[in-house]
Order: sequence, then structure tokens, then C-alpha cells
Amino acid sequence: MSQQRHGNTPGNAGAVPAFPDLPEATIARLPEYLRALHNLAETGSETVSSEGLAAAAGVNSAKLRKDLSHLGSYGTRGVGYDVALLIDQIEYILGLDQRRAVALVGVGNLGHALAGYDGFASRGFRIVGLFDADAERVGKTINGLPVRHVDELGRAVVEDGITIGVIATPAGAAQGVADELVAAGVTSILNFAPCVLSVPAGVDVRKVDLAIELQILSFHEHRKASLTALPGGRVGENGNQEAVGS
Amino acid sequence: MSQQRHGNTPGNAGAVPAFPDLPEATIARLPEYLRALHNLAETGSETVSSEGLAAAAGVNSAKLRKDLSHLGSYGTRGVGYDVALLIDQIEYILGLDQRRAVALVGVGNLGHALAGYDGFASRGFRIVGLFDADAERVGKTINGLPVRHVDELGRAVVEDGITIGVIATPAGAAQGVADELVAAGVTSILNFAPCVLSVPAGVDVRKVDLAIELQILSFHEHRKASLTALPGGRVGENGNQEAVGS
DNA sequence: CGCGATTTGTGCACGCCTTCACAAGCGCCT
DNA sequence: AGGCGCTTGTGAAGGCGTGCACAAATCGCG
Repeated sequence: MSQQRHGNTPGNAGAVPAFPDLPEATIARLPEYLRALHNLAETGSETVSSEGLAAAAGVNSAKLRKDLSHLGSYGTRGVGYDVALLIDQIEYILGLDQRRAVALVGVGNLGHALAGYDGFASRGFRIVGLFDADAERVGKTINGLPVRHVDELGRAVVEDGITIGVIATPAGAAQGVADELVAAGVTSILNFAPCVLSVPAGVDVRKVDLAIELQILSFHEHRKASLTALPGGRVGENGNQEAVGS
Repeated sequence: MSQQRHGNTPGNAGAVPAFPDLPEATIARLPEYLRALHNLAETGSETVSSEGLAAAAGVNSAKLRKDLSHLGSYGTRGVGYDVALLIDQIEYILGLDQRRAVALVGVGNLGHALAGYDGFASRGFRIVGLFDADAERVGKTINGLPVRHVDELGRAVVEDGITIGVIATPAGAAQGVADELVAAGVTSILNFAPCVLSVPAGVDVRKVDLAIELQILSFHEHRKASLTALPGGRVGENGNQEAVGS
């Protein structure tokens, strides 16, 4: 899975304001639904059934209906969901209507690619600051944005209203950067460095480790190989190779 | 969470061969333990307690013990785990002792970064083939490896013994590449393209969508903002802002 | 040799998530 | 107006994962 646990979710027993507290698993799927909905909107669809949207998002239709039911009743029985309305709803819930400002720290190999990744801008995020500790890189511009020294990070966070920090530094520098981000008031961090970050409660950290994903695949390759190349014996004893699916 | 479901896991009732079928959640954490163990080995530690390793990997110690118990008994009560032994065990389980050959398709913005990412090689993976459909890019070399046309993908998979394919193309091209990988015999795919891949049962697909992670963080930002900036009233009615933690 | 300190391995209970199955609701056609 | 087909929304059941708490096992020391 490759995600770090979320630091908080206060123990509010009954005083939830006007915000639905969705299951974490549902939240993680909303972006996928959103992408599928945008695709549908481009093809001119005005409504979509749970079955159709579920197929486009690669999930079970019952799961999709339960997920959407947590947001409220935005479907019409016998018809389906209004595509445009649902897009607005999900984007509101995800807070994407605010075009959040993002700081990217570390413009090495990976950071450089992230700085140029257009998937961010197209989904409501603006990378407004690039930072690095290497004097060699400071001053260069990527996609029209100058690379500043990491010492300026704190001031930039405040001045530019940055709410999310992305760490793409080597593992050794990540904790220090995280500390600076937190000190400057950032409460959401996306960490690409292969290390565990320690942050105070109330700060959310999500981790993406590209090598971990490969290792998980490697495990399944190993497992599959050991299943097919059985020494002698009970292969296919109970029939069906490919079950389930989805 | 950003993972696609695994296509298979046959319905083998009782005939599992000589391979432990670990819980999926455990598998996903093994790479993290492995990284922590390598760090410990470099500092000269010969043994480590579950508490110590859990802290280094950012998880609960009970969870760690349960995870490791699934692999067998490799710890000594009163002492801890033998670092070197545990590294060997986990690497064997993950199939990392085979230095798997990986094909990378799509050397655009992100693909270029992946091709140069040294985190792969250091964890037992060799990128042995780069492919792209753009004639502009074919022929160039990245890290000493030439970019070949995607038409050669099928032959290269067979000749070079490639077992894992990484897709870093635009969304529109991803399904076609996946089909070619599967046709050539690849059964594990890591997909960076923002789309759902359809593959036959028995093929594992894992998905990484960088923008999705940001959107999940955005949700939590939105939630936190709506909690602190309550219109009038019941803030702090029930005390503790920061609970749990982990 | 025995005892206490330490740490692993695990039984158990709890909570979250998924999935099925179906009632309730909506629109369309006659 | 009435009925029929289609689709949503949800109650309930089952499975999986987590974390506590403790018994079992090992080491070191007197």
C-alpha cells in the first residue's frame, strides 16, 4: 500500500460540524471516480449509472454506490447520477475548487519530473515554489519557475499561501525539510523520499515509494513462479486457475 | 490508496505448495521493514528488537511481530531478530535475489526520471529496456541505455527475460502497451498512467497516480480548515485536538 | 543451578471494509 | 392512470486487519 498512517482525526465524539467524515477508503477512491467522470463528461454523457461509472473506475458497483451515498443523495433511481453535478460535489469535498498552492522541495532526478508533470495543474494544484539545497541547481528555471534555495522555504510558505509540501529529496535530507515545512505551517506532506518522517499530530503525511511497488510485484512474480513450477504433484488438483477478477 | 486490485489469487482451497500465503497488508509492509533493516545493518547492529525495528519502520511493534511471524520464527525471545538473517529471509520471500529484469515504456517527463532513479537498482531491479513510440526519442540513450521503438517491446521481453513492465506513457497509450506486455508474457505491471488497465486474470497490476495522492491530502486540508474555522460555536467543546497518532 | 529481566509469538476481541441482496423510488410506455 | 423495468440506497453478514495482553522461551547473573 505504501501509505503512512494519518496522524490525527481528532476524537470528536459528536460535534462534527458541517463536514461529512467519510471512511478513509472512500476518500482514496474519490479521485479515481473524479477522473472517470471527467472522461465521461468529455464524451458528452450527462448521466451515468453506478454500473457504468464503476466499470470506468475499475471498482465494484456496490462499493461505488456506498461510497457516493456517504456524500449524500446525488443520484436518481431509475436514471443514474448527473455527471456534472457529481463532479462538482466530489471536487468540493476534495477541496479542489481552491487551487491549492504546492511547494516542491528537491529538484533532482525525480523532483525535476514532478515539476514538469502536467497532471498536477490539470487537477487543481499549482506548484508555486521549487526549492533545493544544491547551489548548483538554485537559480535555474523549470517550466518558467525559478529554483530557490531551501532557506527561503519558510518565508515562501507564508507569503504564497502554500498548504501542501512535496518532498523529493534524498532520504537523508527529508526529515529536516519536513521539520521546516511544519514549522512554517504546512500541515500536509507528500513524501517521495524512502524514509519514515516524524511529524507532530495534526500533520498528514502520505508516502510514495516507487521501489516498494516494484517489490510487491516481485513478490507476486515469485509466488506465481513457485506455483506453476511445482516439483511434482498437486497442481490443478482443484481446478480453476483464474477465479474472481475485478 | 492508489492501488488497483490484484487480478487473481486463485481459489486454492487447501493445495498451497511450499509458499506461505501472506496477508496482502503484510506483503506491502515487508519492503519497508527491509529498508529499515538495511539501515540498521549499515550502523553495525547485529540484532534488533521488534520495538526497535517497528520504530524504524514507522509501525506498531505488535503488528511487526505478527507480520514476521507469518514468515516463520526468525527471532529469539529475550534477544530480538538477527538483522542479517531477517534481511535474507525477506529478500527471498520478495524474490529480490533474482535481480528481476524490468522494461520501462514511455520515456517522457516521468519515464525519464524513472529511468535514472537509482532506487531501483539498489533494491535488486535492473531496467534492461527503454521503449517509446515517439520517433523523436528513439535512439537516444539514458544512463547508457538506448531508447528503442515500442514495436520491439515484445521481442525484447522474451530475449531479455523481462518479468515486470513499467508503464509511464500518456493515458491514451497505456492500454495498448499493457496488451503488448501481456501478449509477450509479462505478468506484473506497474502503471503510472492515470487510467484503469484491463488485463486477464493472473496478471498483477499496481497503479501509482501522483495526482491522487495530492487530492487525498487536499481533502484532509479541506476538512481541517472547516474544523478550525467554525462559524460560531462548538469548537473545542470536547477538548483534545490531537488524539491518537501512531 | 535457579531466578529475574527481557522479548518473541499469538489468542482474542474489536472495528473497518467489502459484498450481497433487496426494498424503495423514478421514469416511461401504453 | 397504472404498471413495468430500471437504478439507487442500504441493512446485514462475512472477512480482513489491527492492537492488546499475556504465556512461552531465552539469556545473563548471582
